[in-house]
Parts: sequence; C-alpha cells; structure tokens
Amino acid sequence: MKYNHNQIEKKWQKAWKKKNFRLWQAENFSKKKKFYILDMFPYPSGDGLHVGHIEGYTATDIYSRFLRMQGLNVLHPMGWDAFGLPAENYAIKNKVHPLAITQKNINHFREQSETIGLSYDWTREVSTCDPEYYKWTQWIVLKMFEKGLAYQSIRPINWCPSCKTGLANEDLENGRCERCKSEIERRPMRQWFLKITDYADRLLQDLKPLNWPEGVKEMQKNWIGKSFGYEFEFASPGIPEKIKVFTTRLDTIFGVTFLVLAPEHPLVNKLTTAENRERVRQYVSQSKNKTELAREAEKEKTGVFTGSYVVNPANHKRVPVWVADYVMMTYGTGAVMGVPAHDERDFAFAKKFALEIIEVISPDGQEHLLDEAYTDVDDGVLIHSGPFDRTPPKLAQEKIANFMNAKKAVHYKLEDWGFDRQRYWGEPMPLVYCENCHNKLKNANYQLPITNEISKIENWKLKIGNLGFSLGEAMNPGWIGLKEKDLPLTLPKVKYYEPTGTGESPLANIESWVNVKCPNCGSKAKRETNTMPQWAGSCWYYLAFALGNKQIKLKASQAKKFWDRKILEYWSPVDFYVGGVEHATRHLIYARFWHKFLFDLGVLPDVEPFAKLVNQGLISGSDGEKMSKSRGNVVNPDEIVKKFGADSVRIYEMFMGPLEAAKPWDTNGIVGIYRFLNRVWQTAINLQQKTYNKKQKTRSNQSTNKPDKEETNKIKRLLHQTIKKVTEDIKAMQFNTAISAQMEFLNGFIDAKTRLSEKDRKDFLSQFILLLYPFAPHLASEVWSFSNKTLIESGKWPKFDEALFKKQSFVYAIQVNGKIRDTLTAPLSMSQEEIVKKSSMSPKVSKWLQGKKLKQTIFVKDKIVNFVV
RNA sequence: GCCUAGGUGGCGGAAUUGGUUUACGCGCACGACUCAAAAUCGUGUGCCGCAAGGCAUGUGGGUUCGAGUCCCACCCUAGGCACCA
Repeated sequence: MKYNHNQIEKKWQKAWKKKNFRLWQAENFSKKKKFYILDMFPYPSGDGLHVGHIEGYTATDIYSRFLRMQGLNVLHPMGWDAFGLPAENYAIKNKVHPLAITQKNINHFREQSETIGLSYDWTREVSTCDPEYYKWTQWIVLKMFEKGLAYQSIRPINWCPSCKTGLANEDLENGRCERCKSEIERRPMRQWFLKITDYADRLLQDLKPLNWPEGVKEMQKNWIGKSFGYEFEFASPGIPEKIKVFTTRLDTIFGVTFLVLAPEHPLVNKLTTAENRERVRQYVSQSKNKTELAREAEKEKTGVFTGSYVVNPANHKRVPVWVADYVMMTYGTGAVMGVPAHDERDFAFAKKFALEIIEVISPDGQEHLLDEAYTDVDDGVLIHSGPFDRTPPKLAQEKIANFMNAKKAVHYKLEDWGFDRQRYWGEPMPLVYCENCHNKLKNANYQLPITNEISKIENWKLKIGNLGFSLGEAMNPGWIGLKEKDLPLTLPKVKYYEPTGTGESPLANIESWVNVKCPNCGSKAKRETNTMPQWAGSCWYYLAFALGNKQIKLKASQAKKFWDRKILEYWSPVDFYVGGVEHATRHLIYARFWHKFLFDLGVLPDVEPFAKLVNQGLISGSDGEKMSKSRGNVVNPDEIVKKFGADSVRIYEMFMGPLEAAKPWDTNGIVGIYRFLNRVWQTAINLQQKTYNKKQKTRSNQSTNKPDKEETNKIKRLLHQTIKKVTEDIKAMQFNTAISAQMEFLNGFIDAKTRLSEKDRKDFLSQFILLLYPFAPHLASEVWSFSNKTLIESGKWPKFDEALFKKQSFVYAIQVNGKIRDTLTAPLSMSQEEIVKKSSMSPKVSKWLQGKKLKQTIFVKDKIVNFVV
C-alpha cells in the first residue's frame, strides 16, 4: 500500500475538526503546569500563508504538541491582525467592503492552518476588526487619554503621499514609507500622540532580564537611545530668552566656537538680525520643504549666520549663532554648541564656513594642527581650558558642571507615538470635540499635575461648573472621552473609503456619524474622525487570548470583571513568543508600552508581556534573494503541500536549518523528507500486514530469521538515545537535529528489523511514532491507529533509560603528536596501562614512534591516547 | 562609522562545548530491479596523490600534547541603526 499523504491528512484533519478541536483546548486553571506559547498573529493578506509563516507556526505547533504529551496545560491560540491598509486599498480598487475582503482572507488563512495541521485552540480566536474586540482596544486608549498619556499636537509629521496618511517614525524605512516605499513628506498636521516617552526608561531597564535574542534587545536599546549629558544655557545680549543646549561632551566647553540652531528652533526669528533676515528666511523655508530623505542625503553641510552672538558661560567668549539643518529639532533642545575640534559634524561645518577651531582635548598635552575631529574621551587631557587644563576629559565633565552650574540631563531618541491614521479601516478614536467644554476649560484657572506616574494621578478630576474633566480632557481642551458604556464606537458603513488626501479621514464626510452630543455637557460636538494605526490591535491580543472570548464579550462598562486577575495571573507571562524580527522596534515596543500602562492601571500582574522570544529566520527564494513577486521566486505552500503533504512540508521547513537562521528554500530538499516519511509508512505497513497475515494463519515469507539479542540491545539503545536527543532538542527548539536523530533511528531500525522479535519490532516502532508525532501528526496518528484504539494524543511522551547508555567498550583514538594514526576498541575492564601499551603496539602507531624519544603520554579516559615524541 | 549575528564539502547544515571534523539530508557516480523510464533498494562520495602520505572549518598569528571551538589582528556576508549633539 502506498503512502497516500492526501488521504491520510484529510482523514485526520476531518477527525480533529469533528471533535471541534477540543484536543487542543486550554483550560483556565488546572492542576497541570501551564504553558503559554504564542505565534505573532498574521495580517490576513490576500496572498495567504507564505512559507515564512509556516516556519514559525510549525515550530510552535511541534512545541505545543510535545508539551501536551508531556502533560502540560498548553495555551496555543491564533487570531488575526485584521485592520490595515492592504485590505482597504483592495476594497477601494474592487469596490467591495474592507470587512468582506478581510473576512474572506481570514477564512482562507484558517483553512490553510488546518491544512498544515496546526493545533490551535480555536475557541479563543480573535480578530482585531471585530467590534467586540476593538471595544477593548478603544477602552485602553480611552484610559490612556484619561490618564494624560494621549495628547494632541500640531507639528510636522511623517506624511505618506501615496497612502495618504500620517505615519509613526517606526513605520519609516530610510525616510520612506515602509509599506509602499514612497518618499515621506513632513506635513504639519493635527495629530494624536501617545506618550511612550514617559515609559522610555522602564522600556530600557526591563529589557535586561528578558530571554530575548540579543539583536532584538540591542535594536530596542538603540531605538530608545538613552544618552547622559548636561544641559545649560547660552545668553544672547540682544534678547531676554536664553538658549538651552544639551551636550554629552561638557569637557569640550572651552572649545565652543559657534552655536547652531535647528531651522525649526523657536528663537531663530528673534536672533536673526535685519541684514541677515532674508537669507535666513530662505534657508529655513528651504529646509522645511526638503524631505527628510533629502536632508539626510546631503553630504555637504549647509547653514546660514543669523548675525547674532551668544556668550559661552564657561569662558564668557562671544560666539556666532548659526542656523543649520544638521541639527534636529526633535532631539535634545534643538540647539547645539559647536565644538569643531572634537565633533566630526561640527568640524565639517567649521571647515565649510571657515569658523574657528580650538583644540581643548589633547592626547599628549601638546597642541596639534587638526585635520579631523579628535573624539576620543578615554585618552588625553584638557588644554586651553583655563582652570581645567591637564584634567582627563571624563573627570573634567563633572568639575566643569559644578563650576558653571550645568544640570545633569538625560535624553532619548525615542519620540512619542504618532497615533492617527487618516484612513477608514481602523479602530475609531473614542473621542469627540466639544466647543462648549473647550470654552469652559479655556476660561478656567487650573494647573496640571507635574507627576506622570499613573498611580499618583489615578483620581485626577478637574471640576469646572458641574462638569468633571479627566486629566486628558484638561490637557487637550475641548476633547472629551466617550463613556465606557458607549463602547464600542463602531465603524460606520460608508460608500467610499478613498482617503481624502486633505489630511481628513474619509469618516469626516459622514455627517450623521460625526455630529454627536458631548458626553460631558450635552452640547453639540464632533467625533474624532482619524482612526488608530494598525499596531493598536496587536498591542494586547495576547491578553485577549488568555482571557478568552467569554470575557471579551462583556460590556465595556464591566471592565473590572473583564480584567479577571485570576485568569491573567494564571496565564502570565507568555512563556514563548515566536515571530519575525521585523517587529523588533514596532509591535514589540508598542506592546511592552501598553502592557506597562495596563500594569500601572492595576489590571495586570506583571510588567513584561513576553518572557522568551525567538525570531524565525527569513526563508529566501532558491536564488538566495528575498522572496518577492517581482523576482518570481515565491514558493506557494499550497502547491507543495498538495504534492508532498503537510507533514513533509512541516518537517522540511524544520529540517532546513536552525530556526533562527536565515536559509534558502530548496524544493529538491523536500524529497529527502518525503522519502523518509515513505519509509516510515512502508515499515509500519509491512509490520501491520505481517500481523494480519499471521492472524489469517498464512505464512509470512520473510520472518525466517531468528531474533538476535545483541542486535536487539543495540537498537534498544539507539531508540533510547533517540528519545533523549529528540526530547532535549525540542526543548531547545533545535528541530533540525531532532529530525536527523529520527532519521538515524529509522535507518538503524530498518537495517536490523529482521533480527528483532516481532514484539520488539512493534514496541520500538510505536515509541518512535510518538517521537514523530509532533513533527508529522497526520502520519503518526494514522500509523498509531493500526494498533491502538485510542488517539495518539492520549499517548505519553516516551521516557529514556540512562542505564542503557552505559557502554561495554570505548573506541579510543590513538594520536601521535596530536595526529590520529589508529583507533583501539577497549573494553571497560581494560586498565589505563593496558590501553596505552596496546596503543603503542599497533603497527600503524609504532611506525611513528620508532626511533623517536617519547616525551609524554596523554590519556583521556574513554576518548584518546596521545603520544608526544 | 557604530551595533548584532555569522563564515565548515558541489549545496542545506552536524560536531557531546578543547579530544576520531564533515552526522542527517540533497546532489552526483556506479550497481540491482525493468523491454525502457520513473519510483525504490544497495554501494561509494572533503581535496591532492597510483600509493605511502599530505592538506583542509574566511585570512594571518598565538595559547595547548591536541583548536571549527579559547586569545589577538584583519577580511568578507547578512540584518539593524545612523548628522542623536
């Protein structure tokens, strides 16, 4: 009988589905040990699952099936990150509703998941575009707003002219839109921001103990970009305002020869003298129009002199103030002290505009003519620095800070999260704008709390008239949060989803939806028409899985009941999280931020969501290039599954190499796996038919050989070594070597099987089938059913017997000067002297020892003998 | 430029953590079965050499009886960050 993978796989998938996948359901609370293993849920695109999805999903599936057999209560859920631009764009193009296309894609994804035999707990399935789900997304954002973590600001944001929406910094790739690769414009626009910067330090600190890939931690660390330095002010004789600067190199203060402001700096106008006005105005407007990409691509430094001077507070030297776009308004204070001798950018700038260069750090205490900036801080001493001459730079920083009263300061590269998208297919913001409330707040006299600790501002309420305003409402006058009971705020049905391009969301055109009564005072108000970015829904989905659909269906006003502490404590944290590295500085940073916020809110028991993270490596096309439609090297998993079966595809993807490694796809390689599974099948069938024949009292023609005891022990030992290897390798997620161990066993077993008793043959094979099950669940289920009435899922994971590994003899490598010359099989009883003696007598060895003086003999037990001559 | 991971046969990759390099699989060669092909099975397969033997884990040094593994310097590949003051 041939291995008919299609028939077998369909049979078992049907059987699992018929039981409503109850086999994989997780229990909230159990005596069993819990394990939460999570995949990064996919965006259900029209293309379906690709081989990269299957790689990660198979890995967690193997792990889940393995743990269940070990008797754990495993939570292994799946859902859909279902809001987003592709569905919306497709809907616009094909004149269908984004929901319709999304639902179709979800169904396709779910079917594909079943086709490759993924064992998800489907009772916990969630979809971010489901109002029952996004009501809670809105609830969290509403809480953030109430606690003052959301604020509106008009500032230049990243605008993608092709997607016609604003984007977060995290959504950019070298100044281009990550999705469509268009160049990003800077557009000043009304925009909501989430204050992720309030959490910058905790996001950094809590990273350390996480069991995450070093690279991802490093990427987050760089993205947060904490740097320590000092802040102080320069005064300009012409104006009352002082100019604040931030520096990490206060030791170079005596080398300041100019000051540079970012073109967007608020004091540029005031500092520009009449004769420079026109040139500065031109320069500033030029930089504003330049895209970020163009600004960064400039090799030559540009800038203009304002005509003003400031005084260096350290030495009272007068230095000119320039405007240059190599200084960013978004980092530090937007003003930089120029020390050309010890900063590469300042050096280039000074050279270009013939500004003075004063050396203040010298490696040898002597003066030099610099042809590049000297940036070393670990070597040298200060010169030309008044009372601080001869001080080492690091020590000098603190001394100078005391001397000039500069404050220690910390700055982050991380910026607040631009949270609006001017598009249709996203969660509506649960906010309205009320002119009446705006006026009331405008005329009121109040102070916002200084602290940003959520616990301390928990009950911050501002009473004006009869109205209570939350902190967020006081911070954003006129903006009022919806009441919990009014959630979800559902997306209205619209005729056209086309983005307007004016910076307004398509929702703005639906008057019946936009115009509402203010939930606070009842006056006329208008809804916020921007929607949330795609990242919002994925910030908490792992909590939704743990809570389960019964909880999610609760009303938003039952929030206390919803955040069931016991359930959350039971499942937290996610023990194992597997997904692509592309989420390092987006989803994984956003989700950690929300998690910490929810912890501060008091609803979560711990501060970090994901204990262990593994990134599956990218699978490239067989040409070694990234898979893409334009290259034509995309592998369609459906076709491969049809041809070789899901079990083959699963095992092949795991066999290609270590999970974390990037590796090229090779369709030829899959035939090796296919052959392996065929041999498993043939072996099992042969055994089965022989038994069948016996029962029929017909003589089987092959089992003429007598069982061989030595051979039986050998295979038994091999089996137990395989159990040990496979168990340990699965635990370490080293699936490639777990599979090769299984192949080795099968090869050994087939070689020896005619010399085994039928009972041993059956027994060994059935243990092997249990090992194979997490990798090839369909084939293993089928083979298991030959001789078992129960499902293989009720089988226990095999245990190995260490005692069997005790060897009776060891093979010694005999070396002369470290080079292998021969081997020697020595029984356990043989003494060291005997082994050495026997080794030296081997003709292959003695040849090398003859006529040489023996200097030393190295003996390593059970391993080698080395003669040094 | 900085950070992270990595460089082992024709290819994907193993290597008990300092002890017989190249497991497992692909490919290739030869053989069996077949009228033939496919499939399957068997044997072989790092390089040079008829052989003895020599040489091989990116390159060059070092430590060691012994190095893919440890140390130093450099080169290359992939990914990330980048005018961050």
